[in-house]
Formats: sequence, structure tokens, C-alpha cells
Amino acid sequence: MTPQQASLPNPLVRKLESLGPLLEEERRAVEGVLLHQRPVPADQDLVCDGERPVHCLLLLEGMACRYKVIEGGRRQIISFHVAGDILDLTQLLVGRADHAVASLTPVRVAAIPHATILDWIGRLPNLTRLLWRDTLLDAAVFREWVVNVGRRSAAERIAHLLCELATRLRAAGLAGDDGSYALPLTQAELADATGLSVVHVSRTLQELRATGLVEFRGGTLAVRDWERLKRRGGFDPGYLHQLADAAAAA
Amino acid sequence: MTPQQASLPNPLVRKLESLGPLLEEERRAVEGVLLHQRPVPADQDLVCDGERPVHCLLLLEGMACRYKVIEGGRRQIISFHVAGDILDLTQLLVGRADHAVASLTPVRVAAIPHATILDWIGRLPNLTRLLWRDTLLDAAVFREWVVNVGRRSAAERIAHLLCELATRLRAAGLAGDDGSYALPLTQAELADATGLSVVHVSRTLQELRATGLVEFRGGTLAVRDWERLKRRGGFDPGYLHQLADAAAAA
DNA sequence: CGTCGTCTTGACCAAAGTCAACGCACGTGG
DNA sequence: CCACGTGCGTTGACTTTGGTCAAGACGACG
Repeated sequence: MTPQQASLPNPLVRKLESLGPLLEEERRAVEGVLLHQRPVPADQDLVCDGERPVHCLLLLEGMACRYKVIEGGRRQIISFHVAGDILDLTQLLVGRADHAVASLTPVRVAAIPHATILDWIGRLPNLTRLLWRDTLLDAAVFREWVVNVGRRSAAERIAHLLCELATRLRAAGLAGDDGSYALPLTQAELADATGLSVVHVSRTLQELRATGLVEFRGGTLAVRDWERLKRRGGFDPGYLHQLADAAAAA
Repeated sequence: MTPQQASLPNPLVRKLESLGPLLEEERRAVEGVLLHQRPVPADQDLVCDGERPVHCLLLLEGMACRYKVIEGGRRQIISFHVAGDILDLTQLLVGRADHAVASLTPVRVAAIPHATILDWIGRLPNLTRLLWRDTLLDAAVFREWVVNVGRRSAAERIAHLLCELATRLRAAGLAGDDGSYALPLTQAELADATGLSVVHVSRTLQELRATGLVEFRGGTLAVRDWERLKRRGGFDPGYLHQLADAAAAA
């Protein structure tokens, strides 16, 4: 899509290097992974719940999410992902997928065979550390989501989520020029991520818009007042760890 | 406390072996960790939010939890832990703690210096894989909690949480004789884990009691009808991965 | 015996969910 | 070029779930 992503700097390399230095040998190993890419249209399941995948997916372009569906058709989105994220490293060591992964936009993904990564664990301890760290950062986000959904009001949840997404998009080099970002989500997806109903999300977004904090329409997120938005959502980027620094530096 | 835990079988070894085979050298490395133990009374912070710990804590006995506190004194418990769990492996690779850890009962913990584990990553790939897997299982629980708190009703949340705890206690070898478990939690802690108010937890527990699903009083959890309890909470143990198998086998 | 922590109860309130209808933009096909 | 359908967002009226507040019960422990 956007030209700077199609160009060489592999988003996984970019991300791993934001976590720590990468040796030349490791960088080559990671680059090798790009051989098997494929494009996938929007709104497709990349991994189904209960599956036993034999490779991990690396997201090269576009956005994806993980989710679970429970009885009654209720759906909860567990996390959002941008270029550079590894989508199911989880299943590598753990066997069966305990959630589904879906594309939100058209995406490009690379498949990394589990065997490759298991081999890295034996040979490349530094890379192993970085990948492990990446999964730990993932977990840090899950924890914050538990808090978000468990203890915050509707407006706080949405404000917080938008703060997180803005920060992560910035860290991934996907910031707009002003305070705006391409955020291709529907209100229904926002609802499933925050544990609210679509109707209430609509109302709450209007409130945030009316009070001049943030505007979110037509797939574009425009942060109008970052400080007040952060305060509204009780957002403290600490849980994003070095990612937050990367975003600040950008 | 209970004699079988004070005896030799190190609960971490027990747990890691439930995740996969452990080499003799690795087992010795893990055993060595027990040298620096200390007891901690109930309701103490073992790790404070924002701290930069230089070692990980291994829980040898008792129960602990992780939690975050947000503005307004609202508190969300992120996870519960039993003997064998590593409490802050997270911070190993990630720097600053993004949550607090507290003892729920008197506990015994062992401190593992970060340096030790970093050394393992270079030398003991198999052990590395098991530890990594352990953190991934942790993350799987977080994901399920997001769903629990985001999309389930009060009764479902509590039923689901009690199912999870029963399963994990069983996997850790802490099951009672009949369908009963020592679960030293207050209703306030249950409330903080489920994102509900204490009053509502009280009412909901009464409902579960009245309908004969489960009884929870005075630190004892008595499952009266496992099948119906599972159904009530929409509990599918898949997300606990091999832990669920271990519990079934026990 | 008194105190503290925990649980319970009832009355009331507020946040968010549900349902149903409508508007609007976009794409398709006649 | 227009009619139609579809997906998404918005509105209003109403309901429900769970929160809040305040008082009391119960039990363990000093």
C-alpha cells in the first residue's frame, strides 16, 4: 500500500531492533523469512480457534486482530496488530490455538515454520531473547486490557484504547503528518475490543468528539488534544515499554 | 503449610516437567535456585508497580496475585498464582514492572537473579523453551481474562473464574479430597479479579450457591456440580493447555 | 467484651444494553 | 443515470444489570 512499507526495511527487523541490537547473522536469518509471503484480503481468518498451526505468521502490511467468540455469539477482540507484529508466536510452544486471528484490512503476511524458530532457540540466543521479549510485551498489553475492560468506564476505555493505538501506530512508523492516523476499524470492532455495545460506542465517540478530545470517522483517527485524551483514558504508556520510547523518538 | 509441599519435589521442577522433559543438567540448575528462599507474610507487596527488579520470584508455597491500581483507587487483579508459578519473569526482559505483585496468604518465595536466567538462555536451550512456554501460558490466561471481564455477565465471570482456579489448583496438586479446594480469597479479591463490586459478588455467589453449582465460604471452594458450573461460566479449559491435562490426570 | 474485617441486606441510582427505526454513502445492476 | 441493496453509523424510548450507600450480622481474635 504505502510505498515506504513495501521498500526493503523489513518491519520485523525494525521492530526487533527497537527491542535490542541484532547481530548480522540474526538479521540474515530474519530476512530469510520473507521468502514465503502471501497477500490476504480483509476480514479473513488467518488462524482459527482450536487449530494446530505449523508456522507463525508475521504481519508485513495492514492490520489484524486476535479474538475469541463465546456462547451467544458474543465476541471479544483480544489485541490489534500492525506491521512487524508476529501473530501467533503463542502457538509455537503451546500447541493448539486458543483464539482466532483475522485480517482487518488487506494484509501481507509471511509464514515462519515453527521448526525455523525452534532452530533459532538453539543457535541464536540473542535473537531468542528478543523474540521472547516480544511475546512478553504482548502479554503486557493483554494485562492492560484486562484493566481497561474490567475497571474503566465506557469513555475511559475508548480513550485509553485510542491512546494505545495512536502510540503503537507511531512506533511502527505509521503516524500521519498532524495528529492523525489511518485506523481502519469500524465501531463494531471498537465495541468488541472494549466490551461495549455498538450503540454505546457510537454515543461515547460522539461525546469524545464533542469535548474536543479526539475524532474518529471513516477510518481516520484525529487526536485533537493529546494531553486531555490521555487524562480521560488514564493512559500511562509505561506498559508498552520500549515501544513507547520508540514512538516518542519518532 | 501442607507437608507434601515442604518436601523435596520442587514445585518449579514439577511444573516445568508438566510442560516438557527436563534434562539432568537443567534440573540441577533449577534446583540450585532454591538456595535463596524467604518467607513473606500475607498481604505484602512482593513487587511494586514501576520497580526495576533484579531478580525473578518463584512462588514455592501459598498464593499470590498480580494487580494494577488506577485513578480513583480502582483495583484490577490480573492473575492469581500458586506454588510453582514464576511471578515476574515478565520483567526479566522488559525492564520496569508494569504491575504490582502481592501475597494473598503467607508465602515462601525464591529469588532468581536475572543474570542466572540470561545465562540459561545461552546455555540451556531446552530449559529456555520451557520457561518461554511458561510465559506464553501466562499470556493465554490473560487473554481469557480479557474475554471474561469484557463479555460475560457477573454470574458467568465468577463461575468461569472458579472453574479456572479449581483446574489450576488441581494441576498444582492442591486439590481437596472431594470436590473442595483451599482457596484463600476474600470476596473483595474476587470482585477485583472480575471487575465487579463487592456487593454484587456477594449476591452472585449466593445465587450460585442457591442453584447448587458451587459453594465458596471461609476460604473453601466446594464444587457441587462441575458440569453445570462449567456450563454456567462457559468454561472450556483449552486455554490452559497442557495444564488442563495435568489436572485431568491428577 | 469489644473491635475489626468480612459478608449480607435493602433501597435507590446510574451506566450501559436492547430494540427498532432511520439516514447516509457506496457499489451494483438494470 | 437511477433504483436498489448493503453495511455502517445514529437516534430515541425503554429495560436491565450492576453500582452505591448505609446499616446491620457474623465471627475471629485480642
